[in-house]
Amino acid sequence: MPRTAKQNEQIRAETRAIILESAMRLFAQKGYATTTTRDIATAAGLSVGLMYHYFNSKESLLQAVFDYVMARIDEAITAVLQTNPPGERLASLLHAIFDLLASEPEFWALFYMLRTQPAIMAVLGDDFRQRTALLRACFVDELTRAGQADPALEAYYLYSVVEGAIQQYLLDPAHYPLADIVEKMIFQFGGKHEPV
Amino acid sequence: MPRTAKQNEQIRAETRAIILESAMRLFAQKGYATTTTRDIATAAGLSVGLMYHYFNSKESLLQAVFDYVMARIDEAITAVLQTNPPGERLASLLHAIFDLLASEPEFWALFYMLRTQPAIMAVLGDDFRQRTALLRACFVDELTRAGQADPALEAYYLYSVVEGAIQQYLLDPAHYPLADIVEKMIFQFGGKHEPV
Amino acid sequence: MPRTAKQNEQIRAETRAIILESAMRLFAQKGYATTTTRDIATAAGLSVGLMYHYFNSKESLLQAVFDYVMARIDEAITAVLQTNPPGERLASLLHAIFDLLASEPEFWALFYMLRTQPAIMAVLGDDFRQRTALLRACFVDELTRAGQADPALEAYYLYSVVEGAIQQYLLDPAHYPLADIVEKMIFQFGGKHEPV
Amino acid sequence: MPRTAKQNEQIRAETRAIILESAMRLFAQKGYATTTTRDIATAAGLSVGLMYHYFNSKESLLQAVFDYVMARIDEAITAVLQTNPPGERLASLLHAIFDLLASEPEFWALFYMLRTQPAIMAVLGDDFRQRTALLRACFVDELTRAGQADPALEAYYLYSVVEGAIQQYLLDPAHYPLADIVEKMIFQFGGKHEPV
DNA sequence: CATGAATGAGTATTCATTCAT
DNA sequence: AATGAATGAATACTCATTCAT
Repeated sequence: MPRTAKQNEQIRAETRAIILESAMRLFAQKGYATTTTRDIATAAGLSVGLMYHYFNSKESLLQAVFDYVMARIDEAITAVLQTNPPGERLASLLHAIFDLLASEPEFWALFYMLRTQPAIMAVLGDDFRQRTALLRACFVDELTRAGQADPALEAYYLYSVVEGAIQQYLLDPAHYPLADIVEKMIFQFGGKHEPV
Repeated sequence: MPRTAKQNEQIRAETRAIILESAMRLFAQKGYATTTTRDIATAAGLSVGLMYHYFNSKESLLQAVFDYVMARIDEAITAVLQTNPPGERLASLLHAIFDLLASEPEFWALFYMLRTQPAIMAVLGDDFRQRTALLRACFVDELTRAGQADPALEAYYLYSVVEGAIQQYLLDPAHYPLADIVEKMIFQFGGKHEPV
Repeated sequence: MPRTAKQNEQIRAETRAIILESAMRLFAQKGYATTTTRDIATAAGLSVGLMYHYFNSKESLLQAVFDYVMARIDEAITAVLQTNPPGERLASLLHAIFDLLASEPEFWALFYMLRTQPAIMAVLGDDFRQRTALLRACFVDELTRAGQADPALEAYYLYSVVEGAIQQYLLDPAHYPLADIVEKMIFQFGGKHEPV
Repeated sequence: MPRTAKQNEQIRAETRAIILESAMRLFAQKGYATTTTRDIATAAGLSVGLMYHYFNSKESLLQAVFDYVMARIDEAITAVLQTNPPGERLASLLHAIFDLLASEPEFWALFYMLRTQPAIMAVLGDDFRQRTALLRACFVDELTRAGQADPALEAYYLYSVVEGAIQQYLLDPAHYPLADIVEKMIFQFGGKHEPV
């Protein structure tokens, strides 16, 4: 009995997800260059050939992983945007970002790993700049509503703190005082809404 | 008649420097994994064999490049420490860091490229953490003298801003308002001298 | 539809045998160091990559060739032990050894080629000593039953003649009077059973 | 003050000897293929360039080492021939051979190492066969005088025992009963003096 | 005579990708 | 859809040999 179209669809989606997850995990753990396609197939529990049915090159797998990671991050941000009214989103945004960092550091590790690789940035550079601009735009909006004098500059500054904090945390998760830093960030940029 | 020991020394030092410079440039431009040893030799204008006369593996070349980059950064920092008395170093330190960023972005590009590669961090991780700790200790010292309530935390925060700013600048040097950000940093952390 | 496990097994066994045979032939003809992995792949009629699918290094291929050669020799000896009762095996053993020498000199050429290479003996030395001891033990047994006064010493002596004869034959197969030498050996050590 | 021609000659001869000795030692220890020219120069305590003043290729060095080893063996044999009258040389010859084996096993190790290497035999094969023939001729002569029925065959046989004994000894010097084997050889082939 | 810097062809090995089944 | 055998170009590294000094 052949599978129905729907079952096939289901299987495809699941297999695809397994491959992506494995690739993501491995890229984050060992780096893109040092991870072989065979590693990924093995980790995903299927044959090399089959993997190529789903992704027709290592590079397209990288693209997909990138999209996957980005979607995960977007999801966290979008959730905040949908549940908080403009003007009251800053703290939640930051918490969303850093909660994801604490719970799934791979996402951000991968994000920065990709972003600092020239070979990869040649392919994904514009995507990265676009994403960054988007999140910063949210910051600008919030900071404007908060009545900051130069919200564009403040947004750049805030974004820098965020990035720096993420990287510092990834470098040494055991010692970096992440929670305190996040509190300080919120106090500095969204301070008036939640007076201590 | 063979060359004198001094002549040999001279040749060795020069050739070594050329190789190092080429490797650094290429690693920063194309990434470690995508740069071949042949690329480096060609860029340095000499044979593969000779390169191995100076560095006995690609990895040891990486180490040397790392040391080279670090020495360059250290140099900039040490100069500040030597010309400014404790308590008045913060602004100069930050200027030194960001001047180097503006004049020789490769140094920092390489720094972060290496730091986000798991395969590389496996080798250089401890070095990185140590370096970071050192610079942060300078910050702590300055912030203590500036009378900050929680200098350790502030130092972590400042360090994060610095790192974030560097990376943002590298991502999009044309648009990132580096000078303004640095001013803001100095104002925020070295602010006692210029009270609001 | 993928091949069945059995089909794969079949393919693997055949390809493995072809590689082994080619490697053995080439090692015997040109020596281990002077035979390149490419030579072997070419001789076997397949790609370098595939060869590494079967043997993960030149050294492991060497090991396999060694085992292959040894198995061939063991086989000849075991056949004798199984078809002849203790006490009447000496002549047959010697004939088995020297028949193999005459029909497939590569086996013994390889055997001695490996045994005289320090680099190789570092890896296979113990195996060699063990094998030698085993065959000599057979000799001791036979010589004991033949009533020799000092069978251990005689076995050493006999073993030396055997080895020397093999090497002399390999040095100059056209002139070495192999058959006569073997007869003489048998006469000297197993003489009483087959009086001339 | 330039050196005199004689002094130069002296230096040349000494340096040459040092190189040869080092090469011989290394070839015997590590094998020809695995010994680099640099290894030899280093062991001899001089520069690569200088070594090439004395021997213009690795292969010619091999030839020289071969000649050196052979000369050493010849020397031992010639000494016997000169001090013993025909007909009484067998025991002394054998003792000379095996004394050299015990005192300087490298000579024989090298001898057999070279002889079993196809790549090397392609160059030195004829030399080897010639040498062998020469020593065997001595045996034939002695055996003839000793009244052996088939001295040619006996010589082949004896030569085989000798070779086999050398190799067995080299394989496991700690256990091989060399002295007893030699005694047995002499008894078997030089037996006329001690009639059975 | 003496040095060691310099060359570059050659070697083992890896790995993304294809394809017959 | 699924397998893993098969390919071969690419890569790090070695080493005999040359040569300017």
